Amino acid sequence: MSPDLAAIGQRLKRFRAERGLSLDRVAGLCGVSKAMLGQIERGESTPTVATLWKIASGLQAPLSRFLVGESGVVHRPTSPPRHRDASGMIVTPLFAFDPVLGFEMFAIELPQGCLSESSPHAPGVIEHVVMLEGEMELFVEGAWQTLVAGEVLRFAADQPHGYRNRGPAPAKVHDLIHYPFSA
Amino acid sequence: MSPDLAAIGQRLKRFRAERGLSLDRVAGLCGVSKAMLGQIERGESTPTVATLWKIASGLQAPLSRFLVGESGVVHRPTSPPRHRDASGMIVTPLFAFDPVLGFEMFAIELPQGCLSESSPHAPGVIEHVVMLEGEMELFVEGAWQTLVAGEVLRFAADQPHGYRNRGPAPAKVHDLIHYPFSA
DNA sequence: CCGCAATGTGCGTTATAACGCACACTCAAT
DNA sequence: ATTGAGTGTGCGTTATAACGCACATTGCGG
Repeated sequence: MSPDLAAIGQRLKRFRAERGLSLDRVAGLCGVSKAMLGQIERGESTPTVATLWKIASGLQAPLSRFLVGESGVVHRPTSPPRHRDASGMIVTPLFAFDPVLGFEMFAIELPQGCLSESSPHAPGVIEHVVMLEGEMELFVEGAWQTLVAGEVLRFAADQPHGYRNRGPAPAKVHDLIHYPFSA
Repeated sequence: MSPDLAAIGQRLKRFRAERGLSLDRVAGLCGVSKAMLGQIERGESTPTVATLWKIASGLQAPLSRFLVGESGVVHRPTSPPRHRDASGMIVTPLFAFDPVLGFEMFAIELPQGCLSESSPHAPGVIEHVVMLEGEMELFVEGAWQTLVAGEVLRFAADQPHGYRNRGPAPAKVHDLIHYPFSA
């Protein structure tokens, strides 16, 4: 979950290298001292948003260019915690929450007979469920809906909702939780 | 173009007010002193990316919530829905692109021997691959990486990348494509 | 009216982001 | 060799981000 702040320097360095710019040149373009730019690239300093903004706008690049986390690294979520809650639901994080992207993603397995009630999330939160294996019922907006493998469902999660599996086999789903820009 | 930095504080203040949180409470949630939070809200200080990250992460909110307004969320990058392309890759849309959410999601199946090269997307686009069945190799940042079922990979898609399946069985993956805000 | 707990702000201190400048260190061309 | 322009890094100083604590204010129950 830790944002790997050194990576923003690496991305800046790479960005600069790709278009053959010197630190001096970049300093002139964006109004940040070349010593500072050097320190940022080496991870010896984490910039303020003000200076990062000067850098991004001076280089005419989106901010996300330097902020995005864990690019190009294969992640193996099996070793990190497969968490099991009281209802027996097994939750495995696939992509941890990233403030830049605004969502997180889990793999969820519901054993037979499992029932999991979920209290409302923050306003505007939207869940996306992708059914992978088995069969599941989802309580949303006052009604139970049945999903089978291959089906998907998007729903507002800022209200009471729940999952249950009354089928004969364990159910596997992916759950993507999106946290909104505006409430 | 350059949104005033004072707006960061205003958005934070509004965010906090909307869910009735005190400075003290937020300080406990995200590990930033309440004095600092107060100064940021009043525009007396512009945070470093490290602290802004702590704030956003602690509040389970995307960074863009504090960095940009809700403006400029226009993106229509999807090609017309096709099911099977030249390489034999079978693409099934799961969630269509939504400007509010900023992403779309596909289920992709690669038959044995399938090779699909992808030209760079727009700057800042990020792909998230979740391996479901079989085995796949992904070309990213100049190298091929192997993924097996259960593994995930996040990478910057604004550069050349590609998929291939040299395994004995068809490969199934989910692909989530995230389109960033443009600065 | 009186605690009293909670909230936000002011203040002194520390940590560090950011600057300007000078110091190696390359390569080219003299 | 020897300049010289262009590169990145180290250093001392200044500006300010960030902290911890104490203070003033509000709101509420006794």
